[in-house]
Amino acid sequence: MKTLPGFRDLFPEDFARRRYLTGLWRDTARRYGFVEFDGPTLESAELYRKKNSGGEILGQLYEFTDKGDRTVALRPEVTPTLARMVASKHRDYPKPIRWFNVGTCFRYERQQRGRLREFLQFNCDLVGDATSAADAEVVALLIDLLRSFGLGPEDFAIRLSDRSAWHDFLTLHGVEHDHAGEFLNIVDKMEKMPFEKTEELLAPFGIPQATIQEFISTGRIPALDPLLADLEARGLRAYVRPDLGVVRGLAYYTGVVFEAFALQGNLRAIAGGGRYDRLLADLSDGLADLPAVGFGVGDAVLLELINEIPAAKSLEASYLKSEPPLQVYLVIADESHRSNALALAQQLRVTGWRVGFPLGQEKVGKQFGTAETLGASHAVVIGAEWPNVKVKRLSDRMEQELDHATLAIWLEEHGAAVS
RNA sequence: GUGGCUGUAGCUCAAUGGUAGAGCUCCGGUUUGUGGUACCGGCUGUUGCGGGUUCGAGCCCCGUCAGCCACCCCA
Repeated sequence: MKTLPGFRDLFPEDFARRRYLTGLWRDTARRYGFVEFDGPTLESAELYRKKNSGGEILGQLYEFTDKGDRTVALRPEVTPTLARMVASKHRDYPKPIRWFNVGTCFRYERQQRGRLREFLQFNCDLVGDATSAADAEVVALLIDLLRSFGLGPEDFAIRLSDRSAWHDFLTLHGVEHDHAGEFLNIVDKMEKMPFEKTEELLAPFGIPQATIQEFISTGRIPALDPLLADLEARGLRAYVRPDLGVVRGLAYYTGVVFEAFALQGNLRAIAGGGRYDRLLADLSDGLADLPAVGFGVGDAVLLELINEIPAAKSLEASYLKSEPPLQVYLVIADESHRSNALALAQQLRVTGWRVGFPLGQEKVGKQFGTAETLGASHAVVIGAEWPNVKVKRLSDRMEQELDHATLAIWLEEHGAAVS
């Protein structure tokens, strides 16, 4: 039996990496004053079908009928859930609301490197502030997040755009905004599609492709100026690049949209997000009309990226080394002292040390090897010297004999943490 | 959903159509209270699965499933 395609088993070494990821996700979000929330993994499929909430994602929905005849879906993203939760209870929270989530999402699509059917996503959303100051806060958070993994300006960049610029463009050319989504979809794919094909698709809009290309190539997005000034003040300007070509697939974005992408290799977008000022109103039938901006990062792409960037890889490695399975290993040199070893192990464990010892009689040499393998920084030999024991620092083989009763204090002072 | 490439031991990979191998990992040992190196030994396969061609298929053909890559799109 294997896992289903696009799903994965997380062995302890995989889970350690996940802990590293989620730890930094949470730390960064908290530094920006965000608090963690979560919602159901399974939702009514209707949540994703409601006007404006879907886009291309609908075709990737894990959707089925449950035993109560309800049409349900595994969440492909958490933004709709967030929107519903905020809309239903936002009066209980001061604005703006800063919430983040670390949760599993599902999308039924062809598996590929950095793209799975079940993945962990980090989501940050700021609700209740429509200014570019809020946009900047979220973009800055994303930049700091990627930096915390050891990634620098040579490794990634944030492409910034603004859908309002396109809306103005459409107004100028007399196109109704009802068709904006359709139009932006064409723009999104323009650079990859044959010229003639694009012309054909654009025909109903009456806008020549050349006009669009000219608009993009000006590179001017006045709506982004306050955001760029804000990031400049934070010293983060170097990470962002205005680019009208970024449109994003999700239908509910209304203003600024952005995506983080790797500058080397051919990884896809690392993270993506934007402003969705109408989603809450749409999902709550107007009960909560709150502007919002947010982004999502997937674990799969990030893990691949870390593997490719040496600085990021070594940062991860030092974390993993700091989290060994064991800190202290009790070497039972004389079986007649096993009960003393058990008492000592218990005492150390209660005070918080990660302690191991052989479950059966084993040669001393092998026990040291086990201590080594499991990452313990110290071995404690329990045998003929009792009530004294020998503490040995494995890194430099320094050994010291002391009364077992003082061992916990000794470890506290000398630190069993890795060197 | 479309196209291309690949599928052999837990992992990485060998094997002119002729009896399936190596390295690593893992386990045990190198005479019994001190260490990831060294040496010795041991375990594991219906060659992804199902058909077909052939005296004979890991190898050739078809199908299927899975993985990788490129589209599509996205985290």
